[in-house]
Amino acid sequence: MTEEPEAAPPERKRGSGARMVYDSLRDEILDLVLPPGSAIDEVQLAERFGVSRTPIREALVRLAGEGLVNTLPNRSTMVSNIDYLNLHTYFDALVLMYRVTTRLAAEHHRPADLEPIRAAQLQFAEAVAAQDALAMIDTNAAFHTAIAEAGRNPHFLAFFNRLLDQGRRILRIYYNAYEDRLPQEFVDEHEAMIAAVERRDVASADALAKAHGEQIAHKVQSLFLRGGRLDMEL
Amino acid sequence: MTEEPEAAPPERKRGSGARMVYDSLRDEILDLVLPPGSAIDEVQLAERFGVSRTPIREALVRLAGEGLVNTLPNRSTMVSNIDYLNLHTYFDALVLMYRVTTRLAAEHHRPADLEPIRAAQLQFAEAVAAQDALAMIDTNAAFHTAIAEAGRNPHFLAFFNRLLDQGRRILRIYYNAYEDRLPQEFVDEHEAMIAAVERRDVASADALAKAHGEQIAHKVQSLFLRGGRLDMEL
DNA sequence: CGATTCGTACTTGTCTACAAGCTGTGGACG
DNA sequence: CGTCCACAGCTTGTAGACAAGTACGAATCG
Repeated sequence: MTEEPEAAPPERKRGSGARMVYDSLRDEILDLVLPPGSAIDEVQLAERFGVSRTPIREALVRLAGEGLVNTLPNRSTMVSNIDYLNLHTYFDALVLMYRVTTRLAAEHHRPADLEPIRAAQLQFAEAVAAQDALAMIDTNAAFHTAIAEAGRNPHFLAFFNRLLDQGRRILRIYYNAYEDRLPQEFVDEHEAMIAAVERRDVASADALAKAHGEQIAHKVQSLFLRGGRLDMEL
Repeated sequence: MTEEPEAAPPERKRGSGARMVYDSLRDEILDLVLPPGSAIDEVQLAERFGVSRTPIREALVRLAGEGLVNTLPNRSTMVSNIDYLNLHTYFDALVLMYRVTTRLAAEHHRPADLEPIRAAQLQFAEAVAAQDALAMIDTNAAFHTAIAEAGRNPHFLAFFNRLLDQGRRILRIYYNAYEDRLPQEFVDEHEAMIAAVERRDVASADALAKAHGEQIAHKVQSLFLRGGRLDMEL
């Protein structure tokens, strides 16, 4: 009774172990289930996932390559901290990628590309209507990814997706710390961006994306800056 | 006599194995010693580096994360091919990062930042004077990296460095295939960029970086496009 | 009583062994 | 003669074991 003989029949196929561990860990980090700065123990994870340490290490190496964990040599690896002091550099990059991907979508999209964009926008609107912050974060990222894919530049797409992933952590903290109401205006801005892309209005798409991104950046930054100032006053 | 007892005394320290393999493989890929599309055999590499397959695999996972190798599940991993058909997307990204990093350097640099920039520019000028294409590729990348560091945005810096790495492969092919003379004008353009950064002239820095990047892009693309057209005519 | 040094336990980095999956060849059958 | 299937060899993915390096605590010395 102390151990189940076949508690979880290893129905996972060869080659899926490392990927499964990677996906799970990545989600847990981005969803703050594993908080920034927390230590990661390979043996513990190996037991939890029912695999040996080898796939665990492979997943950790990949996560380290994406900057989601930091590995200290011969010492434990930790979930990466969020650099609140340099948040502005993050938003600089994010806004630029908002602009570039939306511009390129307006230039290069094909009519069929609009379908996934509209589908993502629909889900985003539902999340906002339901005041579901977590779903809003995900569907917003999906919406912009769909636009970036219509822009057809894989380099921008990869970089953008990395930024959006990191933003997932920041936005979770934002909505956890400060129960902001989800603004309906984001939905309208998205609609305007779709319209600009559809009529291939590059200048308008750029301007809308810039305003959209800067608005988000301003909201988040003002909160964290306030928090930072509070910390300084203690 | 069949085997040396201590052919290579393993003087490598614990934790250096994977890093050494990674650095070596990365250099060999970027220097085209391992040509694009060539298969990578883990056992063979393990013998070559005198380590087991584990550090080899770790290095390969990291390289795959950077897109330098492609791993087919349960099958061999290969050195990534260069996507000649979408080169324009690469140069779009590169030119944008030229512009952004130079802009930010003009805005945010501190006087001490100019020293490494000037040092890199000196080495670049020497490489051009010596008509050493390989050194020119490296020193050009170092020059722009120094500028990007003065811009103080780690996200742009990381993305830019990735692009410059990939460009190393493309430029090697360019100069191998087509013995172009190294243009002195690149040196002058660099000098102009340094001057614009130093006097914090953002608009001028942006324009110079844009022209500089587009000139390189045009040269390389015209060659590859010509090559592509030739292939079509066969 | 405090600081330093030694020892012990734990964690990671690497190695070796084994099993699953793919590739290619050979033979049999239509 | 062409096509399909089975087997063999090889490569990768995973497991488990071992060694090195680190951190923490205890004991000893000043």
